[in-house]
Amino acid sequence: MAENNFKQIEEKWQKFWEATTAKDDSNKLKKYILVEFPYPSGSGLHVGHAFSFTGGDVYARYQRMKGYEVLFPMGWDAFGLPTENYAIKMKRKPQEVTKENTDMFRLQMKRLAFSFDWAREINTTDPQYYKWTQWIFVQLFRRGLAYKKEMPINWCPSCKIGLANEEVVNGKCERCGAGVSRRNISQWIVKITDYADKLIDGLGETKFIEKVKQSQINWIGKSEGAMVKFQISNDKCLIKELEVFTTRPDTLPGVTFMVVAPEHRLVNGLKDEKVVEYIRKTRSKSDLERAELQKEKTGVFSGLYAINPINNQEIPIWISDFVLSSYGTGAIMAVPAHDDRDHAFANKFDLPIVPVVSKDGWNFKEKAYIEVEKGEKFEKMMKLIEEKGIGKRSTSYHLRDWIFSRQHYWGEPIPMINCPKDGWVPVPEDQLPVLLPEVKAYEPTDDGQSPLSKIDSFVNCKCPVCGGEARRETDTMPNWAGSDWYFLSYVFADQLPSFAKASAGKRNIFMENNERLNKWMPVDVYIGGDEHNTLHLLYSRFIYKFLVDIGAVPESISEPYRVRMSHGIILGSDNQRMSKSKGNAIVPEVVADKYGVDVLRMYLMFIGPFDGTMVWNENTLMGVKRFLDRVKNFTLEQIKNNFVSQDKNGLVINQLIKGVGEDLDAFGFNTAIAKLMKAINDLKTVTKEEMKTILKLLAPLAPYMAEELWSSFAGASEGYKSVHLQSWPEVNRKCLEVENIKVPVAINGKTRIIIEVLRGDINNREKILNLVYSNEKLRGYLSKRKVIREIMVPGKMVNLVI
RNA sequence: GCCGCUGUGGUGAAAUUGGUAUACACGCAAGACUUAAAAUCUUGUGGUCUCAACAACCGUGUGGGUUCGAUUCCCGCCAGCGGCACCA
Repeated sequence: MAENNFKQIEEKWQKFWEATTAKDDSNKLKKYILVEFPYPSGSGLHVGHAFSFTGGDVYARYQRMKGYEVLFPMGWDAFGLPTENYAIKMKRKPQEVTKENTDMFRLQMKRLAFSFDWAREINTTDPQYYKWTQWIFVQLFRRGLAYKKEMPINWCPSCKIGLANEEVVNGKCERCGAGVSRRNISQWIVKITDYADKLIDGLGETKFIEKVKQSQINWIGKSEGAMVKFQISNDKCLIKELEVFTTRPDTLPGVTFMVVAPEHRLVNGLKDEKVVEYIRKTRSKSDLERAELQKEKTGVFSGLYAINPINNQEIPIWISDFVLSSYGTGAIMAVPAHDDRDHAFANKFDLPIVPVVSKDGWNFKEKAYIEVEKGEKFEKMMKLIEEKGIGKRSTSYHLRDWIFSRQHYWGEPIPMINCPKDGWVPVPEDQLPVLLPEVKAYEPTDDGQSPLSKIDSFVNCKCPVCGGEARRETDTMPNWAGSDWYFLSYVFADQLPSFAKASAGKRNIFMENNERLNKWMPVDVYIGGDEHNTLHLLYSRFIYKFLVDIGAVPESISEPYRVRMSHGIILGSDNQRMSKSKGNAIVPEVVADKYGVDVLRMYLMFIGPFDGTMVWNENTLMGVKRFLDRVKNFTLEQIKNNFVSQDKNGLVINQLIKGVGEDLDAFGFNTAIAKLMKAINDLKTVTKEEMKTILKLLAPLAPYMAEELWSSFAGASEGYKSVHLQSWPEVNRKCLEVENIKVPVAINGKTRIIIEVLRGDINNREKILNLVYSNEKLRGYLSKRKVIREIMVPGKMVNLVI
């Protein structure tokens, strides 16, 4: 191998290697290893992709060598704004752009030797695929989990388009930077809140790390409390009672006023000029403005009063935007003595503060007294409330229902039809998919409607129920829709074409593949970024659980992912997030051109712990390059010497097999590489079998070099068997047993000397202590002091207390 | 404010059912090879003291605690990172 011919070598083996595909009928134990599929952007594979995919690939190759039938698939999450925007700008079809991008990604991935199962490649923008994304939506609708509702959305007045929450950055439009306001638009909503408890409980069945579990639990934000009814004392008011949610019913005696959100229905019909003005102002405020003004409370007295049901006192009802219309009932009972926000409000508007409990010397004018423990008092009051019939136990969640409508072109059309007679009717399953029509312009319209609304041939249709004239829904689905079930699609990707035909439309691809789903699900390891720990993970778990509930996927597997692995991020050499505009981005292709794919892969794995935040450093990369060069030279030297070895390497080699295996099992790629480096530093000569072992251990990490070196001595010309098809080496336990065991001897816990003890003597206390006390050096320490205690951990250490 | 995480050499980092702290790599220094440089190889490299070696002492953010023994466990504090946040 000459210095710069790694490219030929890479091409040679790429051609030689057979495509790896998981066999459904294999007798081996399965392992489903999933990496989050990428959005195929126009700029190609970036370092973040290369990093996480390499980790997945090393792990997948390792598991294959260990004898598992490994499913390691790849696909494209290709719907989305960047492609749409690019298409608008360049006046091209998003379909074509997507095709180009995915072709580029696939090529780059193949070059980086990612052993993806290309026979199972999927693409969310493929009608064969999104037919089932739409099918799932229809099932949600049929079971009452999807409904249309007028909801305030983020509105960009400059782009004249509705934005998803994730498209709003710091209250500003992601595209143009204009401030985002609110606007009411009728939208499809999915009732994910119905699954809140299931989504919390299901976490118990997974092996997600605490961080992920906690963030999901926090996101769902379950709190236990009570709904309490307050009678309104003004007889002219149309509404007779005001219901509030509270987690602290025990503070009910301290309620001195109430507050409702400006959107609360109570305020309808209020005529007072100041009230009308306040409502007008706050309703037009954006979330950003509301958040910015968060320190200073604003509000207005409604003129209405309520009766505190526990002590019959009359208390005023205020209106303020610090109360959210979207949580609880949109109204609160205010306990200024024991809640910071209520306290601030009371101080600002000079409302009374009445303590329920107190602490010696507490100044209630200055600060609310928050009692963390509620336990007994809570239960006592709860009982009283229920007896008096003024309220009941209740649970509230931070999780909101999922706004499922987007007014964009490049997404899955929502398969619904609006009939003047029958209302909203789903497109029958055998007529799916609703194809995305080809249009001339993808620009959003002035009124915030999807560009699809301008295509009459798409919009006008017949009602599936009555056959009359009807209009098709023109909103498309959010980006999350396609990724909600993609992990299932890989299992039966080969079936997508045959299920695409309308004639097959009555059949359900999930149910007909239950056997295969049973074999492959759940995903054993799901590798992805922390940014998807809440939304994507929650949405896809929800959809999966829904599919279980409707009997589409086997109920024996209740959670889709067993283990979630976070991959870290790689910062530019300036310690900043890589980005093209900052000029600090590293392009994997360029690095591969310069140093070769193996160096790139190994460097990415060596740079730090797999879930860490790392900084790109070309110097460290040179260390990896040197190592691979050393491996090459070492191997060639051993071949030249005909593998004549006088050295006894049994211990080193077997420790290496054990160590590398344990590290790879735990995604400890950096330490696995360190162990390989140490072995190559320590070993002088090896036998042929030992050399083979080393190359097998190296194969998942540096597939090209391992193969090239393997082929240079290990293979016959005919019937050559790739190093990647070899079995992972077994540890020979006997070789790990050493004759002399090194035992550190410490005085008062500080190591002073190391003695060597025969294996058979590790439990022989007398003999070891003899060894210790006869040690010349130790005598010096002990000459003037008295040992009062001797502690011996067999084979581990000896500690003398003086 | 709440939740989660992290803190170890000049740098990236190892080591946690409590048992030799700093593996591996970078960088640096010295040497070999070379006319020279690059590359490569060898050796050294936590701090203090010392010409140097030996020895000694100190040392895993910080202050305590438990223990024969703590980077690891417990309590308090400090700093940083990530997420959520007027959620009643």
